[in-house]
Amino acid sequence: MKRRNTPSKTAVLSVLERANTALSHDMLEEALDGTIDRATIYRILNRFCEDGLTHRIVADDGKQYFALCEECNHQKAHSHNHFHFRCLQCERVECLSNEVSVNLPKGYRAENFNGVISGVCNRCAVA
Amino acid sequence: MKRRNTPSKTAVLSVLERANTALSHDMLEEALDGTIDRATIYRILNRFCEDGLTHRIVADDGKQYFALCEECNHQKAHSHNHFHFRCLQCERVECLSNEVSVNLPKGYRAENFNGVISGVCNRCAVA
DNA sequence: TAATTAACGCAACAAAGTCGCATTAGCTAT
DNA sequence: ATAGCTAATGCGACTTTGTTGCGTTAATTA
Repeated sequence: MKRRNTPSKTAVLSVLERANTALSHDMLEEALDGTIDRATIYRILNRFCEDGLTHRIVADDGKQYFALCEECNHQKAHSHNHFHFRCLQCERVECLSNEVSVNLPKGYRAENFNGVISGVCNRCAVA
Repeated sequence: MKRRNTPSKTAVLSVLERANTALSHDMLEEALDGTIDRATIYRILNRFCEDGLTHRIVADDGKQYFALCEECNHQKAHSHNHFHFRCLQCERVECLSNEVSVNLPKGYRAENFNGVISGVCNRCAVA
C-alpha cells in the first residue's frame, strides 16, 4: 500500500505548512473552503500521522489538532515530549519548545505524550 | 444557588472515593449499575469540578476523566500541574505524583494544565 | 495505454457531551 | 411539622467529533 499523491493531500499539506500552528479538522476544512470531504480530511490526517509527517495533539477541548513537526520528521524515533499551548481566545494551538521529561514509576512504558496548557496567549493578553 | 445533597451525588462521590484512579463517565455509569441518568452524572461531575472537589483530565482518547484531588481540596489555589498516566490495556487513569513546571513564553497566562502520558502500566506490563 | 488499487465522496453510524423542560425532592423559614 | 422555593433529576433531543462501508474515480506502474 504505497501512498499516492492527490490534490487533496497536497492541499491539506500546504495549509499545514502555511500555518505554523497545530490545526484541528474544522480549521482545515475552513481553510480549504469546504472543497474536500470531511472524511477525506480525517483520512489524510491519519495517514500523515501514520507516516510520521504530523503529530496529533488532543487538547483539553477534546479535539484533535495536527501539526507537522519538522524536527521529528527526519529522525524516525520521535519523542514529541513537548507541550502545546492552546489559547482560549484565538484558539491557536502552538508548540512550546520546552522539552519535558517525566520519569514514570518503575515498570511503566510510555507510548504517547500529550501535554497541553490552555490559557491566554501574549497576542490576546494585550488586546 | 447552594448545593444540595442528593443520593445521586453521594453515590458518585463514593465511587470516586473508592477508586483511587480517575474515572470517565462511562466507568462511573457502569459502577453505578445504570441507576443514574447519563446527563445527571455529567452534571454532578461538572458541579464537582466547579466546586474544586474534582479535577478534570482530558486524555488522549478525547474523553474526560474525573479524579478527586485530596491535596488540592483544602488549599483553594490548586495548581494540578501533574501528569496522568493512562494505560492502554487496563484503561486505568492514575495520577503521577511528579509536579511539573513548564515556563511559558513572556506574556502567556496559563489557565489549565493537562498532561497525559499513555502507555502500559506496570501491572499490565508483566502480564 | 491498460490494469491495479489507493484515495475519494457520500451516507450512515457511533461515542461523548450538552441542553431544554417538566417533574421531583432538598433545604429553609415559618 | 409543613409550605414554598428552587436545585437536582430524568427523559429526550440535539451537537460535535470522528470513523466506517461502499461504490466510484483516478494515481501509479508495467
